[in-house]
Amino acid sequence: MHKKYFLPRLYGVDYLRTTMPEYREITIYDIARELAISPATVSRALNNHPAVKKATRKKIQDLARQLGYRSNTFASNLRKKNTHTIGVIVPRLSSYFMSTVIAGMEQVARAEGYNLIISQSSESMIKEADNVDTMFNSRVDGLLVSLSYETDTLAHFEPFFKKGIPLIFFDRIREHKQCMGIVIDNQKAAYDATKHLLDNGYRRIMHIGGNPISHVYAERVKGYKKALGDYKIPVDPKLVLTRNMSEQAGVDAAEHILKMKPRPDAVFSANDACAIYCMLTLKKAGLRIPEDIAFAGFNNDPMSKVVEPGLTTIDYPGYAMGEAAATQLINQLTGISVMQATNIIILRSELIIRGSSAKKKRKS
Amino acid sequence: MHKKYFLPRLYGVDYLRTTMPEYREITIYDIARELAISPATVSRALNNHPAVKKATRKKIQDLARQLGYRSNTFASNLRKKNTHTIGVIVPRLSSYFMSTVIAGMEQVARAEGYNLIISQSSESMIKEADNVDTMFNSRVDGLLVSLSYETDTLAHFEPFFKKGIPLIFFDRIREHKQCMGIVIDNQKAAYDATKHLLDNGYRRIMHIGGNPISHVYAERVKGYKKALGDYKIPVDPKLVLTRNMSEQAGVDAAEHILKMKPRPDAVFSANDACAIYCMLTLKKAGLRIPEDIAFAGFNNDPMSKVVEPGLTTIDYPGYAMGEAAATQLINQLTGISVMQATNIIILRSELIIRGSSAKKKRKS
DNA sequence: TTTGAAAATGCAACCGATTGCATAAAAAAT
DNA sequence: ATTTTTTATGCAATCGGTTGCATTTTCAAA
Repeated sequence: MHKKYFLPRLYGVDYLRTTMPEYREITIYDIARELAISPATVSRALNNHPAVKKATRKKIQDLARQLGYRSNTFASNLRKKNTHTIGVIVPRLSSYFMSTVIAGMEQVARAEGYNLIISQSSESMIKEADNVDTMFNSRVDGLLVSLSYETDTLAHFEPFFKKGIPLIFFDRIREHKQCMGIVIDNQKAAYDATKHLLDNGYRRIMHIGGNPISHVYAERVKGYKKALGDYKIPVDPKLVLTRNMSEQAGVDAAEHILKMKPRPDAVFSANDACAIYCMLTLKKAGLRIPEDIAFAGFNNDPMSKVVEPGLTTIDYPGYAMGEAAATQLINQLTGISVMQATNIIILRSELIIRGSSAKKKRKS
Repeated sequence: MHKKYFLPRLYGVDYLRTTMPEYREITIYDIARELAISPATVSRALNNHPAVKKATRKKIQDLARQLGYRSNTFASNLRKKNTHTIGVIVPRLSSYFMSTVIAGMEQVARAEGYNLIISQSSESMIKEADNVDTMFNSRVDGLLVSLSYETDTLAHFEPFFKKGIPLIFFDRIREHKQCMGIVIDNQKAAYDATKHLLDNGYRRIMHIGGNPISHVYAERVKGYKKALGDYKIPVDPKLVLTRNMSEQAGVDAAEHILKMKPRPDAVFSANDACAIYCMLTLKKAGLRIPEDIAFAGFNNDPMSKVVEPGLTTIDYPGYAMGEAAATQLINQLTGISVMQATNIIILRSELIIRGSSAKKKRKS
């Protein structure tokens, strides 16, 4: 649509392409000619079709190997109408968690002969919709999506639903009858983290969470509240902050905490970055961790292991999530598994206890 | 090559594909029929070919839009023999730096209408070769590569060189007459970091570096040595460690340091992870940073900002590197820039000074 | 040896866009 | 009004596999 033409007089001349010393690709026709058989048989042999005699098949495959034959994906896709390509849309590529997820997907996809096309929404719904569009146009066989922060509708995925192209959400999911979701049990994880703080003697626990239109954050608040409930502690709205979970948000939260009259004695943050920056800011202000205020985060980011004290957090199985998502999608594509009615896969997460939440000393 | 067949009696039945409520794609033929013109003209109009009358073109494009026409990439690629796809091979996706690089590439590629296919070599040359192969078979238009730790030959890239498919190395590069490399000036950056330590009064500076068959690490040692040279300090081989730069390597290095009789008074590590784990281990052993031993790292990993004290390091422009690599490649593909003889692009990096290298107090 | 079913192979029509060349239409020159 | 040039369009071949159906080959049963 937006090609440039600066052709002087002749049309068809391909000025833009560097001409190379003609390097003809081997096609099935070459093999067919060589063996004096039909291209159809060659095609079938190369695809291990059972209707080809073993001997013929071997002869063909051997020659193919010898000649360095490479199947032309385009011809094949054109005819078969599938691409062996999986689209991945994530809010942001440059995070430890996300890159781990993608590493897992890549692993599985490659092993199964699929390619990954990756794009990022930069947490913008507009961009997300744009990416979805591109993926649709690229005719991906399936889509793996972690929703942007802003996304509050799935309308832009309609083309996929309509066409029945498999779509799987992971991590930042939204429920939809036509697609599977892969998550950890955020509620339980948050519950565990909160309960751990409670068990260790903390009572005024603040929660810093993200926008609850996101499933992930909504569940985490729930878990937090549930744990408090189990301890018969009423939820104090002043102790529940909703922020964008950035580093800056952590700093801001710290400043907010410093101004509170009865300060919380612990903070459970819905991610590590926010927890860490909050913690460090408070530390700088003279508070001791965990004596004055304990901390728990979420994600097990590499950072959480190197701050002092180490941050208690939830280990979030990124690699496994990527593997699971890709595996499920490929199973759907190959018909091994068909979509069930409600289909959410929950991965095991784990509470990692570090110094930031050590048992509270007496008092309280 | 490895498809499964469990067909009972009939061959051609497509058991594997979920049948959907027939959703015919619009093709140029549909448009042509509708407007009673030839498909050739439609094709040209959609590509903004100048030989189509403005009015006709508009009519065609409008109808295309209205019908929701989507160009079939496979047909197009099959005919045109190019894919608008860029292959990316990296040692490891799950690092902050690498994901940042890829974010940069993705940005540029998408804007220019290219797709990215990404794969990881897991630092293994075998896997790298395997990935190169897959990329070749996928007929990527070009390749962006950061070499694995093990890679000591470029033989597996031969098919690309032979066929004249543009190949650009970034970060972990090796020189080759046929391809461009994009790096930071590792030597200068290392020089700057070392000089900074020297300027601040440190004299027995240890260097922890990676395998010097890698350009990156070789340059960093050079910079380190050069800075010492400028200060007329002889290089003490006992102070130059070669490790695999993992977290564990940092811990090991720390244990090594603790056993040394005249201990170094500063460490310049070729990456942050190693520096940080070394630093923390020493800290645990009772050494004070930077009073007893100062530190400088390399990469400006998010971790370096949250350890205490903050780690002095080199800011490594991942995003910019990704953008640059993708831009260069696309320019080569579109013929805007042709490969020069020797072509290395050097990106600006920056020394970030934090607490781990504060000026040495008197003495020495 | 004949016959019939099963197993292999071939034929030819796709898939949808691109493009060299020929031709038709429009504009300019004579 | 006629010829020449320029500009638009169409024709038809091509890209390389895939696959329904027809045809041939093989091989065991009669």
